[in-house]
Order: sequence, then C-alpha cells, then structure tokens
Amino acid sequence: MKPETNHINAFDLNLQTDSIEKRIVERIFQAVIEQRLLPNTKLSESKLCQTFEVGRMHVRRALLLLSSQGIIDLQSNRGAFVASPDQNQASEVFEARLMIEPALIRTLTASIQPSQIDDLSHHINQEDLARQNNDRTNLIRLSGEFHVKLAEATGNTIITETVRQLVTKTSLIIGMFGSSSDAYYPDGEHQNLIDTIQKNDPDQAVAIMASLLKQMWAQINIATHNAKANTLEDILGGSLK
Amino acid sequence: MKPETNHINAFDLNLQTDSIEKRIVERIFQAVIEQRLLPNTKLSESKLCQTFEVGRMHVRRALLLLSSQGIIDLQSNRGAFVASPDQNQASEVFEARLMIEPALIRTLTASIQPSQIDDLSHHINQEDLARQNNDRTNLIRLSGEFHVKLAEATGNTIITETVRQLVTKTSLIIGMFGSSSDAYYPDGEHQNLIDTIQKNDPDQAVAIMASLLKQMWAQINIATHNAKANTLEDILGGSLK
DNA sequence: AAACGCATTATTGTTAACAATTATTTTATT
DNA sequence: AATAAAATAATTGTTAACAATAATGCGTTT
Repeated sequence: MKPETNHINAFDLNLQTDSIEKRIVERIFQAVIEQRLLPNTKLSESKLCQTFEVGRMHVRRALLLLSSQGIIDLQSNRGAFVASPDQNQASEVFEARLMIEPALIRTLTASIQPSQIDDLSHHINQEDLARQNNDRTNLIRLSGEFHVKLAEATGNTIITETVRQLVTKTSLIIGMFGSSSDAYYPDGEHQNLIDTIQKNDPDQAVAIMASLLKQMWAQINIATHNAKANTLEDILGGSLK
Repeated sequence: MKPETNHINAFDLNLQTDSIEKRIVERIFQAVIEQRLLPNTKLSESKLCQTFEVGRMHVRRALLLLSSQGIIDLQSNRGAFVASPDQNQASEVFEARLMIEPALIRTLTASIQPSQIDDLSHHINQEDLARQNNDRTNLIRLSGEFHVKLAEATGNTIITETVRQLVTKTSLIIGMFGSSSDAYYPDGEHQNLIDTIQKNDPDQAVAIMASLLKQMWAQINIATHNAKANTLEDILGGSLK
C-alpha cells in the first residue's frame, strides 16, 4: 500500500508549480491584455529566449500553450504571431462570454461574501482612478481583470481560467477593431453590478452583466464598421489621378 | 502591402493543422472518455513513443497540452499520470457545466436547423442501441459526445472546446467515483431534450439540461458516499485480531 | 529600373547525446 | 529474516548540434 502523501494534483490547477513555461505564458498574456503586444506581432524564439533568459525549449513549450489557448498562431516553419481575430472569431468570443458570465453572476449572487464585495469595490476604485488620469492602458487592464475577479469570486478555477482566456481574447479584439474611445469601459456600471449583487437581486445582476457585454460588443461592431469603411476608402478611394 | 492570402489563423482553431501533438492529445482524450485510461494511470514517455511511433519531443509536447487542460498531472521528474479529481474538483466540473450547458441550450434553441436535429436524433439512436446491447463503454462515450454535439451545433468553437474538456473530465470523475450502474445515462432524456428544443421551448429545454446534469451529479455523490464508507471500513474495519 | 533566379543568411523543426532525478535491485549488517 | 545502505537501472529534464524550411540580399537579364 502506497503512502500517497501530499500528492500534487493538477486536475484544475493547470500546472503543478509555476513552471518556467507558465511564467512565460503569464507574461505574454499580460502584455496582450495591456495591448503592448498587438495582433500579428511576430514572437521569434530567439528574442523570447533573450528577453526571458531561458532556453529555447521552454520558449517553444510556452508558445505551444499559448497557441492551444488561441492567443497566438503557430505557423509551420514560420513562427509564432499574436493572434488577429476576425469578425467571426470576435463574435464567438462575445457569444461565449454572454453564455458564461451572466450565469456566473447568478451563482455568485447566491454565494458572495462581504470581504469579496470589499475587494471588488476596491478594484473599482482603482478603475475610477485610471479613468480620471486618462490612463487608458491601466483602464483596459483593470476592466478586464474585474471580470476575471468576478469569476474568481465563485471559487471555481475552471470558470476562472475560461473567463481569463476570454478576457485576453477580448483585448486582442479591441486591439484589432477598437477605437481609442473609452466607451467600452463605462463609468459606474461595475459599481452598479456590485451593488445589485449585494442587494441579492440575481435577475437584475444577470441583466446588468449581459447588458455590459452587449454594449462592448456593439461598440466594437461600430468601430469595425468604421474601420471597414476606412479600409475600403483606403483601397478604392482617392482621386483617379 | 502584403498579400495576406489564406493566412492560417488559429484564434479559435487551436492548432492550425492536425499536428502530431494534437493527434496524440485526441487519442488520449478518447481513451479517457471511454475509460480505457483510468485515473492515476502512469503515462510513461517511452511507452507513448512506442505506441504512437513518434519521437519523444512530440510526446512531451502532447503531455504538456494535456496537463494544461487538467486531463493529466505532470509531476516533476516523476512523469505524467491520468488526473484523479477529488470531490472538490468534481464539484467544480459540474458547477461549470451547470453554468455553461443550460445557457448553450438557450442559444441553440433559437438557432437550430432541421438537419442538426436529424443528426442529433441519429446520435440518440446509437445511444439506444448501445443501451440495448449493454455496451457500457460505448454508452458512456456516446452520452458524452451528445453533449459535445449540442455544443458543436451552436457553431461556437470556443464553447465546443470548453464542453469537450468538461465532458472528458466528467469521464474521469465517473471513473473515480462512479458505480457500474448506467443511471448516469437515463433512457429518453436526450430525446426529450431534443423534442423540447424542436418545439422551440427554450425555458423547458434549459430546465431539462440543468436537471440532467444535476441528476448525474447526484448519482456521483451517492456513489462517492458509498465508496467513502467502503474505504473507511477497509481502513478501520475488520476484527482487531 | 523592375523582375527573375540564385546564393546566402536566418529561423524553425527534429534528433540524439548528456545530466539529473527517481525507482529498483543488490548487498551488508544487526 | 528484516532493515538499511549502496549500487545499479530506468526515467525524466536539458542542452546542443544538425536538418529543413523560409526570408533576405545580390547579381543578372530584359
């Protein structure tokens, strides 16, 4: 009979320790969320090796993980590129978010603790600060993290990871199609959501989350439409001589 | 200006081609779903290399992907083991499924096409056949695939992959805690769900899906309780001499 | 000067050898 | 004979060299 002492079990905790691969993935994730890494940027192995001061093997394994999550494209013999979602893929992301996040809010409303409310309120304060300072980079990051924190508050690591992936992809989408407007991060809506959760009104809280996501999606569609028009003008427009 | 011709984009399609890694992952996935690979089984690199007739590099990369999806545990310097979810992790899986799959059904009810109904009905016929033949292995597999097919029918690859992972983990959970009873795969419920979707009754369809998942979860909990009692008896029970 | 083909360079993909760690067997001791 | 220590074997982790492919630069040709 084996002792079976403190057996490390990674059923939901994706990698047992914070391995080198996981740290590289996390750093690239963060850069994508903060839009320092834009869609289609090439991530060459040698540069990543230099940047992180690790061997090629670890870089290649990290790139594999990122590609399995759809954050980068791995092109055979060509290398790794930050993903550049098209309209259809963007649509899938928001459809997925609209399935998961309202449902998540319903669960959360039934189980949330005062300390978690405090934590989320503090987070919203930081968002407001970034908004006041016109710190767009941090506002984008914090706004995304807010959704991840809501997922974390359910205590469900599977849902948390799924939401984290979707939020990261959303950053890519905004990077592709988004205007420089801050319309995606509406003032007061996050606070409104938390208040409603605290009031224990699940239906209303779910509705707010759905509305929030739909607003984001609508804004992106408007931006896309404009971008398309611009592109079309760029391609066909201008004087014929 | 670059041509940008048929640029392979893996934003949602996880790996561009069905690479060696992806095929290995798929095979192991399938074995887990069919419960040919049981929790805690060791997957040694050399054996996998022989089995799939590929180099160690591909095997190691495939194992990394599987571990990132929580299907196996990678223990440092010890190797890869099929995950053995505990009660808490099992709970997370079903909580996640209860968030995602009913929401998925609501979306699907609004968009489903007759050809998709036909496809699902045909699938249910196969399930019935397996049930009649007491073909437990195929019944488990088909019953899981039914949920994946529902996800596929939404046309959303993100949701499909998420559900596929959850279904695979469910197989592990049943492998851990499940009795040999077929109670998890109730006769007629799948057909009932499809009929309700076809009748365009989203609320009822959502309710059926939620009920289905809750039944599965309840069955597993009963089995777990029994298993725990047995184990306790094994440990403490028996005569004192 | 533009376009094509060729050679060179750079980058990615793969393999194999080596290092480090864990598992197993053997041997020695009580 | 049972236990513990040591040696051996097996397995995983890492590195570096090599192979294959793609990108680049150069010279030639039109």
